[in-house]
Amino acid sequence: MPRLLRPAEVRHHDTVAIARSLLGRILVARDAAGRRLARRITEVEAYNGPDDRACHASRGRTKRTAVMFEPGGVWYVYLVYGMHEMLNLVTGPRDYPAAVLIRGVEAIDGPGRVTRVLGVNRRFNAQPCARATGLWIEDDGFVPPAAEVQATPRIGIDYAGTPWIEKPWRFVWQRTEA
DNA sequence: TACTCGATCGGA
DNA sequence: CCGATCGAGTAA
Repeated sequence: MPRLLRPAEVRHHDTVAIARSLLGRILVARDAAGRRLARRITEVEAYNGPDDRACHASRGRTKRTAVMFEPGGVWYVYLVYGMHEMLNLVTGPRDYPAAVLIRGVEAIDGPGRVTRVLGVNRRFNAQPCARATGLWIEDDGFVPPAAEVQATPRIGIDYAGTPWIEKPWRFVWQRTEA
């Protein structure tokens, strides 16, 4: 029986470590018919606190970023380019604005595709990562081998400037042939 | 109230 | 390479 990801596990300051640890965990949603959609997380990015210029909340607290100041364990879902919903898990203690962007799950690369396939949109924004919400994360004990995990700079954040643009805070898990 | 542009994607 | 598509953020 897999256990749920508990909010307390993502309420410390090390967003980068949390991002890395989400690889291999199972993102679960329910479709319109109530069926379970579950896939392991394969790609994530950390957006780490008020100093990280790639983090939306580094410009301060606004209507959109307010949710990132909440205690970790809630979803941050927003729209980019007028058409793609981005799914993030808020991390850190209250008032430490940080989150992990879920960029890929098994057989689905790209944050916009992840949300489309799983039926995620802004109605999940600020909702807890919990079964009752209809969108949650499970941990069945599986951990990707370190050799299969890569760290790279984050995608699409050229505006952030140095040093943020080069931080290796994107993590990709790719299974190697058995 | 008028801009600008984005944590992207799919099709030329 | 380019267009789609829209709302947050900022300037005014």
